[in-house]
Amino acid sequence: MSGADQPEGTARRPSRQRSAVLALLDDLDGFSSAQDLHALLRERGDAVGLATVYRALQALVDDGQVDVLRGADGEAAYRRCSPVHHHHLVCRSCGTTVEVADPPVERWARQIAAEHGFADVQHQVEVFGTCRACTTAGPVVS
Amino acid sequence: MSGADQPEGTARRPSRQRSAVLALLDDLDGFSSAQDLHALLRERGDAVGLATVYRALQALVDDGQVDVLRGADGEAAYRRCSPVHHHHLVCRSCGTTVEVADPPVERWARQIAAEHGFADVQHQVEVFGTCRACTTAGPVVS
DNA sequence: GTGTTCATGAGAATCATTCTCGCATAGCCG
DNA sequence: CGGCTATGCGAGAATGATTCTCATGAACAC
Ligand SMILES: [Mn+2]
Ligand SMILES: [Mn+2]
Ligand SMILES: [Zn+2]
Ligand SMILES: [Zn+2]
Repeated sequence: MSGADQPEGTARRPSRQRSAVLALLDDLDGFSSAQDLHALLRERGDAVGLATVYRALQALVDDGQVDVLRGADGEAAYRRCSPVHHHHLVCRSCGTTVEVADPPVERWARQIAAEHGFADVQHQVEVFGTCRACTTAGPVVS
Repeated sequence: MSGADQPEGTARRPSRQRSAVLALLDDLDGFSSAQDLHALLRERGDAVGLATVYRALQALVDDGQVDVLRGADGEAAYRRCSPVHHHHLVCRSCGTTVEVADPPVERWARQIAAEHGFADVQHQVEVFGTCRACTTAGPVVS
């Protein structure tokens, strides 16, 4: 219901590159930009072309194995995530992310849409804050 | 709590350009990109430089008179909106927007954040769907 | 094996947004 | 009313993430 998935009857051909991107995301905790992932892969040794990193990420997002978030600066950030619908609680300071289930919001979104006659509903919910660790460590000096 | 506001003791000098941008947004219904707004102003006769459109929009967002949304393509979309906290119900097909109040989500976000020890919470909620008019008119042919 | 199809990668192209910098203008003071 | 200065403006250049192009290589079907 989100991505364009893969056209019926076609298979996605496996590749070292796509596996490498997914494996890297498995080792990472927070969200990372495509550019960062590309740089990390290069450091790691198994290099992947930048264009391919983008293609792999798009494929993974379409397959629901990775989800994407748009930062305030418009740069896309990717993160490996569980395939069931959920939302994120993100630390504004260190990027730590918690996946949260959301029955109430789910219900609320459906209801508000129905009240206004909207069909085929999707919603996008992200909660930002400062995690306990960062709060303790003290605010960033500017 | 969102924008960087205006540094204490400084005043924002009024200008024809900023007024024009705001006035245009008043006449529009859905969300519009900076580029679109720039083109519309040009057609309208009272032209404004593109860079200035961006500056004006930033200022208006900081002042809370306009809010901004990032589309899936990363392009920022702006819309005049009421100054009280609210969320949007957006038609995926025609762009029509409804502002919705959200006591339940508000509570839910605060609670979920508290449960995980997050402080200084913000949230970002958008609901997308197909409005009644567009559902009736039939889906877009692709 | 052999021909077909899909994936890759280097670099060019796109394109929204931001920056630069010379100029216009508003607000201020005497 | 003239100067003085901080601020806004605009045209074009610069930036930078993402996408496109196209030639090459790997996977698949038979
Ligand atoms: Mn997730
Ligand atoms: Mn609004
Ligand atoms: Zn943190
Ligand atoms: Zn509609």
